[in-house]
Amino acid sequence: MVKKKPTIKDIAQMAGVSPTTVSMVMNNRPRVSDEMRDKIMAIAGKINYRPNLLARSMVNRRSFTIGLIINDIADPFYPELAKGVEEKARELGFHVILCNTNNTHELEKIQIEMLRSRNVDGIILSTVSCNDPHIRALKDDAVPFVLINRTITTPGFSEEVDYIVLDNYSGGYKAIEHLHRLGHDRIGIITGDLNSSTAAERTRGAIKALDDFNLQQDASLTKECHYSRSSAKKAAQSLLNLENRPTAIFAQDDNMAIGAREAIIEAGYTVPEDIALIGFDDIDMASLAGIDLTTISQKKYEMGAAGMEILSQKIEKGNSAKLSRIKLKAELIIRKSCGYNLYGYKKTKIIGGHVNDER
Amino acid sequence: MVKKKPTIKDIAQMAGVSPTTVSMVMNNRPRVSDEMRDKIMAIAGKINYRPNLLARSMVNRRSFTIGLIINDIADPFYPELAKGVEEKARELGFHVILCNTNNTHELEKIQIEMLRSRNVDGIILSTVSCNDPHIRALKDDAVPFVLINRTITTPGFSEEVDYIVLDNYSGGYKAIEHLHRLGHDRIGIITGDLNSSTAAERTRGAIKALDDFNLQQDASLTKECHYSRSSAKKAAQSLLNLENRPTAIFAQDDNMAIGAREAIIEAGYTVPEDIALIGFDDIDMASLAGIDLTTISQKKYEMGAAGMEILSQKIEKGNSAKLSRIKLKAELIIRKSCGYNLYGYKKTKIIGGHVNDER
DNA sequence: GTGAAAGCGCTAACAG
DNA sequence: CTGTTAGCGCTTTCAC
Repeated sequence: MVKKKPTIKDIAQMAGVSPTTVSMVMNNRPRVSDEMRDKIMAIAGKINYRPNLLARSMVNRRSFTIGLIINDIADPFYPELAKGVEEKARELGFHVILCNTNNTHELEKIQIEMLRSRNVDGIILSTVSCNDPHIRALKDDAVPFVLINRTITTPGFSEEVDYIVLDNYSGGYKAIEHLHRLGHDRIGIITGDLNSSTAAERTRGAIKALDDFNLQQDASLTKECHYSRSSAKKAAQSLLNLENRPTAIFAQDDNMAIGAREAIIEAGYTVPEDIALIGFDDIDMASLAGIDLTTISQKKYEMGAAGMEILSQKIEKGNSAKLSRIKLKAELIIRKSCGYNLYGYKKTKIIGGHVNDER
Repeated sequence: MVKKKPTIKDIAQMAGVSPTTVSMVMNNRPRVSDEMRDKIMAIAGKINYRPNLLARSMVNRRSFTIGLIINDIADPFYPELAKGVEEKARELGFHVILCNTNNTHELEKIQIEMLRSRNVDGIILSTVSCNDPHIRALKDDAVPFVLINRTITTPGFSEEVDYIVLDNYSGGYKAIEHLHRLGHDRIGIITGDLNSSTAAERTRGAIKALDDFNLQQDASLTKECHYSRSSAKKAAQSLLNLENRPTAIFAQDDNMAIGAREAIIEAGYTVPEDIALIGFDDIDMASLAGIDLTTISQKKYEMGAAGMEILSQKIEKGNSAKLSRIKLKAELIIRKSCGYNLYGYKKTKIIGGHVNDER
């Protein structure tokens, strides 16, 4: 019943030629007569031949598969990035194996090992931490890879790896700058996982801005937290319970900002009247009417697609490919959650919106 | 520089044994002396041996890879489902290749072909349409597969395929029933792609409810649409422009409801005071304060995980696995977008919420 | 307990 | 233009 899949050999036999000839036809090589080519293609079509890519991979040492390793596909930041990777991959003839790490080094290690065992041609990786211990082996063993979204900062090594990330430092700076321009001087900060490069950089940028604008911060205003809605919510709650609570909160990603927003609303405050709120990433949700989250933009799809493009270069050219160290520009997206929705910081009443500019 | 990856042969040589023995050790077969086993494992560890899964797949005819084919990973319905698949797959020892179809049969076909060429052990598929032409070949060729979220309805064939979906019919019914209980008798319906089983069933359920409650509908109230925010927005706009506009709208997924909501707000109306709005799927966004979308729930993660479990059974047992035809229960989630947030339909004022029950 | 040989399906020399 | 041979890395009889 379960008839064996037809192989190149079967076709060869039916066509009265050698497997080699069939192989050449299947790979569109020249040196085959047109009649032969047609005959073989006809047979292949008739018996519904499908080349065995595994076998091909074995001899070619190319699997046309890449691995995409991210924290969590259900985190609203990643789906678009994954889509960018997938679509570009398809365009370039690759398939992508999706791997979650749940933000743990252990799982990341397992995933990398498995992908390598599967002979993927390369790996796109959003690192768990900025001192990720598993990257070095990739480099040493000449496995093509590119870091995406999150990179590493290991001194002496981070300069040698390909990456494409946002300019998180300036993003963090801009977030605080915006709040400062609106007159805030007690700004709560809820950080992402500080061992990730994104949160570390966003925080660094934020602190620089705080310094530049002479906003001395007491430590209680910065809550070390994680990239999750629930933990951000808790952090926001403790910020709200401070004796001298902040008038604005910078949550280091939009998902966390949503969590902070929940805390604010549940505490009976309103955004932005009582508390201004700024996020990061510009995920889909941020732009919904009623959410209107001011944030720092990220081109997630483009990042994914570009990452795949770079990886493809690495795969093709091996070591001779030039290093790609790309920092995408971070842009402030002004909506209503900080009390303004106009560019240029001109004070205006918003019809039907929540605006409070009488500070 | 790029030293070849060590193989079983290398180990054999170093240990002074045959490749067979090494293979047996690697596969935890008995009949090998403990000393030999230890020696081989030690060498493998030292030279950092990693089995070549491609080679293994070739001889075993098992790749421990499955394909997941969905419309679009960036559609907010899918990430959680994908996560369910991925995590269960990992638990069972599989890797998953992620494929988008962008809701086109052409791409779906290409993806299926590629996956089969790659010798995946099975496929989890959210069909493009309920008469999907590419399923039959899978069945005929005994490729293990399970339909997820969307199934097929082809008479005489649909009974023979495994699937796990929501009970969309009763979901559609409940949506209308809810609106009816709240007193609405002019209900706009914005459908998903009607060639998909989900939209077809939701619509069928909705129509049945309309009938049951003697709500005669004129055709202009039903807008045939697509599962996209933008098209739903347009559909909602035309609904709002109707001479006798509906007092409630049933959008067949939450993402579309968000689109409809935009249209409603931009037209200067409010939800639910002017227009009640009900969605479907219970995506993350639906529960945000300020959105508060009443909807029909779907356990997306569980659906993905269960789908993977079923597929694994099919893979293990082949044809002897019993057919799984699972319909998950659809539950109404009452929030504020229809004017109530209390269970039991008791009229109550909601503090701080938008409620209008003086109809 | 261990090894020799064959083969999974395909492609890459090299011949002719 | 086409065929022969060898081999990718692994597992699987079947001997010993």
